[in-house]
Amino acid sequence: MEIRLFNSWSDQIESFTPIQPGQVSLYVCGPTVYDFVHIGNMRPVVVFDVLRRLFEYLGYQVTYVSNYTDIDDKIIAKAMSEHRSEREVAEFFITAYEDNVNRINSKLPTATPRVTEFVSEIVAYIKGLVDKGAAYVVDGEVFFQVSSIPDYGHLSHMKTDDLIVGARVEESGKKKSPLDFFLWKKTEKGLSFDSPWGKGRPGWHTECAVMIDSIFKEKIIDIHGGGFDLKFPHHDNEIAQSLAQHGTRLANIWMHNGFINLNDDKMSKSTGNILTAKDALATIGGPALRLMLLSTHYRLPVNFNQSFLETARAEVNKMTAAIKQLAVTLQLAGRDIEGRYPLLIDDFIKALADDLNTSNALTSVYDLIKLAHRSLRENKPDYERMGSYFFTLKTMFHILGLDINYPRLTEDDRSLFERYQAKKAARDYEGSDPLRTELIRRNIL
RNA sequence: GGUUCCUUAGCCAAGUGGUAAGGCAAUUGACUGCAACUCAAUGAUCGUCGGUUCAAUUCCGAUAGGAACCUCCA
Repeated sequence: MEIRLFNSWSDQIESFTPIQPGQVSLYVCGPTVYDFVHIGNMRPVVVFDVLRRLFEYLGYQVTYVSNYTDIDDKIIAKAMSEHRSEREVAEFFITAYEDNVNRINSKLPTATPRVTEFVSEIVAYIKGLVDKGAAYVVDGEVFFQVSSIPDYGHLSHMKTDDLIVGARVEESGKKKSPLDFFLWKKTEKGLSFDSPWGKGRPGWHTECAVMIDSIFKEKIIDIHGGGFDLKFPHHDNEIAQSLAQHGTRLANIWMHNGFINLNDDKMSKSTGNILTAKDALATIGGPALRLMLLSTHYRLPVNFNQSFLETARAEVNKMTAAIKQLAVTLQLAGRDIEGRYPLLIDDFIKALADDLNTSNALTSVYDLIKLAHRSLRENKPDYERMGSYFFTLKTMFHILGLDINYPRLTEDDRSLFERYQAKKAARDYEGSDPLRTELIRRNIL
């Protein structure tokens, strides 16, 4: 199966070829853990999880790394204002974040390294950049010299001359150029680490480059992902460091997810137009929230509003009802629902393999649900076919990460259902209605 | 100023150089003891104006409106 992915590096859809056959190395920039994340942070969590599940379904072994930035100015500020250690602050918000990841039914990455665990590797990496003449030390701080990279800004189509003209950054007197960025920052308060340049902490742009360098064997990985906003400067800066260090662009494929807007506006803390992931999960629920994120192509912005939310809920109900009815019908007919049946999943996989076209993949889901309902209404049901619909649907939900369950009937459930049907057939509605209520309570009907 | 992106029925949304998938909502019908679920049917000259073409929603140009990045914001 050919997998095609849009590569921000080339601005084209490319056929994916792994560096190591049968394996995929994937890195996605993770959160800075100084506060509760908002729903926007859930988009990469869902998008790259689906990508990983697709690869795994197709038999690839996926190494998926996503970092936690557990030391930076905001964390230090938070720690000081709350009289806690930076470590406690980070720990608290990592736990909260992973709870969100679980509730939206994404798998945790195969590794979630923290910056504070990689300080010695970061120091060694920075030393290497200084030795190679790509970085310079000024007064206990180390800066990356952007001008040492001829093609700097390739990913974001930024030209250094334009950047300098439009730079809104106030020039730091220490930097040779306003575009140069911190690799090592001197800190006077809060948690700091020893280095050859004095006490300080790593710069944000350098941590991702170092983790990829340390964790993966190759000097270039298959896929690097993150939000659109990270393209510049963050990803271009990662690339610049890797070019200086190893002469590689860090990742073959660069993927960027679009943003989530709220009621047609960008989410922003200052205007209060914000929805935290934990609140969204509590009120909307994991499956509906995940479905909202999957109903639009990952590169386009998605706008959250009330009617969209209600649509997602209705669709989740529809999916739930379909798989439940299939499961119950099959079990009452004595079929094994945990077994394997033929899959009718080609169109679905093809859609996902086409740059993760989840909209079209969902269309395959709806098509199958329609077929399933038709088969449920037949007078002489073909249970083999029904089992195939069930198994396919279950597999699709698994790949999309939609946590939609179906009942496993106990003997008691079965007998209850049979009594209900018997009374109903005998038109004893007074007798059957309480049984129906109980079946509904048990989530069987 | 520089760089990207978006505009398809009330809402969400796919797609292609040859006259527009799917879902939600709505209306009608079917099924039904009632309800839920379900099934069937019904809706769009694809922002506007030009150009290329036998043919454009799809390519090119312009224009209107909207958005993002250039600020350690996914």
